[in-house]
Amino acid sequence: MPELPEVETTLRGITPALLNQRIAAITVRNPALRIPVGESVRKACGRSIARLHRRAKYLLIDTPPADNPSREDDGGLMIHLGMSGSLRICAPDSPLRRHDHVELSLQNGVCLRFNDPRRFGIFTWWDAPSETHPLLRELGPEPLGKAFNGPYLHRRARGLRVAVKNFLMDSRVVVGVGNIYASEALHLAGIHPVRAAGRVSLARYETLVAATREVLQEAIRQGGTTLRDFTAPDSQPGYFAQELRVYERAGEPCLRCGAQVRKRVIGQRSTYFCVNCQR
DNA sequence: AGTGCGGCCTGTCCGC
DNA sequence: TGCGGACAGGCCGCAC
Repeated sequence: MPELPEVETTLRGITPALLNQRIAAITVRNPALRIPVGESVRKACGRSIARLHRRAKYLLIDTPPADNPSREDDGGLMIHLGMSGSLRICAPDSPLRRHDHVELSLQNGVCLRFNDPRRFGIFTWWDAPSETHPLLRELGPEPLGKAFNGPYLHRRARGLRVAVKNFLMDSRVVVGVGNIYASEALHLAGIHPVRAAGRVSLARYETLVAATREVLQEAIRQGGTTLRDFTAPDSQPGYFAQELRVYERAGEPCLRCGAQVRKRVIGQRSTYFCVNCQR
């Protein structure tokens, strides 16, 4: 399901309800996730939530120990929504849903539930600062940060023959760009998704960086993209699907030139593009 | 080292 | 109405 805008929407949705609240209990109803939910998540019990933030598509809930609240990163919960995960804020007595895996009960009575039908998500505890976690250590820059720029992409792409779309979706290169937004950004930038990453000029990488930022920021503004089942923590859908230029629009006219949008599988993922506008 | 692919899961939809 | 197969927004780990 979720790419960066959906994770960001989720973060913004849960933050007001969780910030500075004490965690009273954690209930694991089904530990079967990409990483099995272990007993260690209980370490968060009794601690207060000092900060909620995001790195790539990981949601990080910092719960510093009560005896030393200034050490914000000393332990916290790490959540990844995988393909089908979602978080929702609800009352403790609200009915459980199929595939509710973990539940966080706060002292103020609010409840956070993690639901994930396909179980590709993660809900885990990490003792050390989150950036030292093996899954976060090797990640590339944030797409909305300064380190993601034309010269950087151009340099990283040197000599690579992989399709530029796969390159853009490689989390060691840049994080947060998934299958929807890769197609969208490449269309906006006028770059053919199959073009070898090493054969894209610096100028066009500058354009691609701007396009990626624009697409992601607009999607965040619209509350993410709801194609099938994404909802924010308040159960509201995202509205960016209305703005999609090529994704899932095979056969329909390109909004720029009117040619038919094509669909093609690249790296086992459906890819949408306009052969006329993208070279 | 870069590249491509299988696999993890369930739910939904489509064609027969 | 049932059934098999394809497909779905992520990402790791492995073989070449």
